[in-house]
Amino acid sequence: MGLTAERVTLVGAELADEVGLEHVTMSAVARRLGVKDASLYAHVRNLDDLRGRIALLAADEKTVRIAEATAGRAGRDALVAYANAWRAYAHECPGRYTATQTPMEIDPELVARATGPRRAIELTYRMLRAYELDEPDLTDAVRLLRSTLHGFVSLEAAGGFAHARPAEATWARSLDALHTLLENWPAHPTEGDST
Amino acid sequence: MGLTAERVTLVGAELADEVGLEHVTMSAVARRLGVKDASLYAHVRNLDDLRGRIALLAADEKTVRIAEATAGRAGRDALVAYANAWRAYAHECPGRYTATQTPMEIDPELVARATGPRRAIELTYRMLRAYELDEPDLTDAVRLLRSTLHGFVSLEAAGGFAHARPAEATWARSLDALHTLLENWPAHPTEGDST
DNA sequence: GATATAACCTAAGGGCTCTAGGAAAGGGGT
DNA sequence: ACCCCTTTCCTAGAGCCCTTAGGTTATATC
Repeated sequence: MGLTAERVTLVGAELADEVGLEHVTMSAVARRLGVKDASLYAHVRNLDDLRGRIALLAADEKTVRIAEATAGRAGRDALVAYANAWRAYAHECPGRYTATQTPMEIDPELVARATGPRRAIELTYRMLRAYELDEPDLTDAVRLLRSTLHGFVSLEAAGGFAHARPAEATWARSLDALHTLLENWPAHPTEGDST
Repeated sequence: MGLTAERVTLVGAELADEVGLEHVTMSAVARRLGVKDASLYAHVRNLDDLRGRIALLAADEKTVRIAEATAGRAGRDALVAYANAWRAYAHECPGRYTATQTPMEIDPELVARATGPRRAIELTYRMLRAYELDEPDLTDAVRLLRSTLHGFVSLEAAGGFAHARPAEATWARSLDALHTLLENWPAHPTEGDST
């Protein structure tokens, strides 16, 4: 009793973490809510809409986690806290996390109301301020950081790392590497062709 | 006429590039082959099996591309060629690429016959040999490299980079950064807590 | 020529998405 | 007290997809 878009989204998110985002289905969500499939369409436009809402919810949650983790920290400390919060979220909420990363068109009106993605970007730029990079280096650094973190957890989730060496160890080394890289950011792009 | 598992897989791969891996469906593949859905089951166990075969095909193709691109190169040249071949494959064959990255259980017998994944690893280790890293640093470097490349193209595909600065420029800088990072690989892991 | 095998078919069950239209319950105004 | 309206959920049903079972035809084998 008392369905709302939020409740539907939340159940969808839980389901995504349990069985994978691709198995989040209208029927399954309805089943879990003790309701018929058709009833969901009063609160959510369709399956894609639901997935978009899950993505936005996840983006918000992830941003909050990172914000809490980095609060009051700076420099290397902040970087490590940022990265660990990112990875922890991906581990705890795999379905939600992949939702944030799945390319899809989300209702622009919903996006406008969501604060997560915007805040995430500000947060990242602020966190990197300690490294004193100027544009466009700052943007490049933000992108490289996001690429590395996302790539790592994504490969990890896909089972891309053989068991030989614990992923944990590689993670620590990677953060080290990222930190020293940010501190010694190559001053000028070598004008070599990279095409 | 003359369906084979290979032909089904190939059509599936084409379809994946055109409409996205998640829209590769038995019906769609059958339609494109001018055949009834049920006929495919003589050559492919089921939809998951088909997707697994696409993934293996893609892994092979990507490995070949990278091998060709890096042949006869070393050091920075090899790194740039490797990375560009990786990214080019992801751009040209987005559906196949995401297949390589989708976590799924593939028929072990098929995996055993696929040379792509194995070769890819050898290739990467060989390519990084110029940087003269010892284990376990070498493994960490391989993982970091793969993380960064995959993360970048993945974010790029998901529309994660706003249009402000061309992704191309960030890519070039990132390769620079990766190169200098590999040349000055931090000697010893700082024993800081990263948990 | 008889038989086995491979390649493809029709038929059918069951799950999922989504639309259309209906019943029941609560609130507001008169 | 009554009416109406809105909300919330329902049933019914069309359409697509996955998958199995069992039949048909053509080709290869003996």
